Amino acid sequence: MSKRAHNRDSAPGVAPRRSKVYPHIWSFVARIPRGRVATYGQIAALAGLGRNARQVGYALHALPENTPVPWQRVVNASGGISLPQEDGRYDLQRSLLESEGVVFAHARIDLGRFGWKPRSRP
DNA sequence: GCGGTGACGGTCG
DNA sequence: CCGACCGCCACCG
Repeated sequence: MSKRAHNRDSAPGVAPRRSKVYPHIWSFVARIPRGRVATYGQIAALAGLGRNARQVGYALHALPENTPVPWQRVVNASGGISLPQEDGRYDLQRSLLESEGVVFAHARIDLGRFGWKPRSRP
């Protein structure tokens, strides 16, 4: 096989919408376990984007409605949902998280309890 | 090629 | 505690 198919997307079953870095970001979002949440900045750091957490927000906004990517598990550094409440996805995100066992207190999630701690080495 | 924009984050008052 | 501001940088017109 001279040419091995370069894997274009790391995210399974997801077609790229615009950028090629989006699937890369999505692949990290897909690693967040059920019942846990990660912050935009956390995903940005894991994806090698440095502190450009905004790009993570961009990538999630570009997701199609019926995506396998668990976008609901990404919240802001305050443990809150970054979407405006007028956006229907606000309630959707909250409902999805609560159905996973994530508890909201005053519109916020306790990141100490539900925050995802990826591969922290001892 | 340039300028405005944004599902953010950290700092300041 | 909370709102306002600035910094960051890829994407879009």
